[in-house]
Amino acid sequence: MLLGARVRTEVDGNPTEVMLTEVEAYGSDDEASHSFRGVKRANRSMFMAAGTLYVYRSYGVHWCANVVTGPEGRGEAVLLRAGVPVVGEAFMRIRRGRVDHLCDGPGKLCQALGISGVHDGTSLATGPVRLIPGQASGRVITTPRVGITKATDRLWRFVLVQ
DNA sequence: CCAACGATCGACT
DNA sequence: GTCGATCGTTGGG
Repeated sequence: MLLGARVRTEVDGNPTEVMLTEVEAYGSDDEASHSFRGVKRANRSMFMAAGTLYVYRSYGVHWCANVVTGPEGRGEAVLLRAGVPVVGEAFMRIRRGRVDHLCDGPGKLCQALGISGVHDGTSLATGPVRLIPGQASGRVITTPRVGITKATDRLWRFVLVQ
């Protein structure tokens, strides 16, 4: 379970860390998934082994980060949609250029943590972006995924409340 | 080569 | 709450 886990980065020597509060799953036989039409240049790391970081550019401008969850060649990942600051909130404010709404969206979360395309394909266990297991306190609710037009019937968005 | 499409964000009413 | 900007990636000709 990724909800309640933490993502820690140290970009430009600045440690920042968030606790995950919102994620979305994307499967291999899933029309809404980037992996649905096979391996492309931009999505190749989504087909790597579980524990790999998959970073893609969204709407030409934002970065979004996923945790690869499937075995090599499968193309399954979980999109990190939102979190709350745990470490380095001051760095997040500088990177975001504002004091609020630091990581309450997939693009914002990447900007706050300093995650970009250079981190695509790196290991979440040994790379510059680390995933630290943690416990979720509170309840988890399940909803349709956001911002997609296909396979909207799949309740693969998970949100931590309270 | 060219056109269309987003797993979004921020400004605005 | 609504709406437009924005540009890399993809797929077709």
